[in-house]
Amino acid sequence: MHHAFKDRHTPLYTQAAMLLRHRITSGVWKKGEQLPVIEALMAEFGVARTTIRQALSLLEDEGLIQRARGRGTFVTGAREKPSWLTLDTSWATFLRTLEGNWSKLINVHDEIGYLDLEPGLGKPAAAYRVISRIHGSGDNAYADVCLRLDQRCYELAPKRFEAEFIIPVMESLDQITISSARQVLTIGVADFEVAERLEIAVNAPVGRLRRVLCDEEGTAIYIGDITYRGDLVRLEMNMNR
Amino acid sequence: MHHAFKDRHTPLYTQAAMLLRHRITSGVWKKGEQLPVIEALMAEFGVARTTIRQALSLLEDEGLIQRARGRGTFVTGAREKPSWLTLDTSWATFLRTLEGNWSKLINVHDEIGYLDLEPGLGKPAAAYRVISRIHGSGDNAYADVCLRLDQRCYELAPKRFEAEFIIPVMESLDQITISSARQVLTIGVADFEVAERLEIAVNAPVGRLRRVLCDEEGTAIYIGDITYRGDLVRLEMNMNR
DNA sequence: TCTAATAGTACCTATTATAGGACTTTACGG
DNA sequence: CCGTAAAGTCCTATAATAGGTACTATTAGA
Repeated sequence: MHHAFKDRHTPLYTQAAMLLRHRITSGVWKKGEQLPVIEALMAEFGVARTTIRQALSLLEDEGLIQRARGRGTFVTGAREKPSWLTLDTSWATFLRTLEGNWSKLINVHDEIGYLDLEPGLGKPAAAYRVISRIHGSGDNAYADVCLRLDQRCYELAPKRFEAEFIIPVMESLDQITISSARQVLTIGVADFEVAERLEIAVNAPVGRLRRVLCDEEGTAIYIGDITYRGDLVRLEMNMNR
Repeated sequence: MHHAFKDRHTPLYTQAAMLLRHRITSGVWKKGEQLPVIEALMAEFGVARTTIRQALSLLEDEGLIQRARGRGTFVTGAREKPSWLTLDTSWATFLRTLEGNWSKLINVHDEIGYLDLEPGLGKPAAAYRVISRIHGSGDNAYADVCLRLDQRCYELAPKRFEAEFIIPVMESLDQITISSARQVLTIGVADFEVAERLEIAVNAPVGRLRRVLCDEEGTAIYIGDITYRGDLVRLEMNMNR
């Protein structure tokens, strides 16, 4: 039994597949190269033929390998990943990356007395308009969005705020001044609701971004909670020295 | 029974435990709070009592919850995580957030002919010094780092580069000019190697940051590949409008 | 054609995971 | 003490996992 297979709550064949996958994706075995024969893997991992074959079957289903009776098992390469959707986090380019994307409204309601805002990010407004949406690009939903827009801002252009991307609209309105913009990213997994909305697996890795825009008085006029699909989205950051 | 867990190669109870664990560690359920009763979880997750109880048993073994017959199941936080480690991605504050953290050298070697650099991020240098490290804060390793430092820079202060955080050293050397700094963040899961180094579960969600620092000629004098623990680290970004 | 290499198949046994249902035990408040 | 809330236990049945053994089929090279 290979020392790495220590998780008693995951099947051996799943763990073996993980280790084999890692060796392929990390470059230990190159494309076109033959994997060790089943007998060798059995010996190395200390598991039965069944276990190795099940692991290899998983990898073949993913397109990482191809098995050939009489010849061996060969690395075919990682399945081609769809190209990343890159979202920039600098203000100027961020607005530009929204162009060409679509947005679908899920739900809108009012909220009074929202207090769940971390000190240092801003102070809550008296009332918010809560807008739930999905953002997408092409065929894919890439983000689940729940945002709070200060009711006073919302009332300046309600129809636009429900039909367009929020921040460009805010930018276009003279009565709204965005004085600071901060974001905090955490990394977690998709719960049931997000999984369904973004059409990903429960427990799939996601990025969670809280974005807070404040006016001159330090009032949070926009609080966005955005969940990005880890398999589709990458974030680009300029360090601006 | 219809349930939402899609991974056919991981037991349901393991997947359920993963989701429950995430809800606790991400703050959905606070310390002292009662979890929904078993019947409610059965209904929400679409699984049997046995499956829920097995998932809860895992979490109890980890000290995350305590189960009490007749009363309910409560978040104990006995294995409470240190509060979020916040890393800022703006240059000035980024350097400051490194203070107080520790670094452990894993491996150092030379590399010639590195080409795996995406156009737009910079052009590769002729030779790099590859430094593998773990970064930590207090008792916890929070990042697995594999960085490439242009050999010419490395030779300016080899002992310092192997003992200290790289970027502050680069900043302190007059002969090195950092002209641009870009970062790209993706979200994925920990593979075998990272899991072992950071002492997290294989497949735990992680953030992967590629950071590229270029000199005036556009040569990538530093290429850092940093894997952050999703359960410990959050990244703060200023939008700099 | 033959041999060696290698994966695939078949069959069996044993254990674990999963699921459903019913009943028991414990805790707490009135 | 009683009723309600909630976890714990037990039983049955099916499916999944894992290991072991032996034989078959395919491929490539001499």
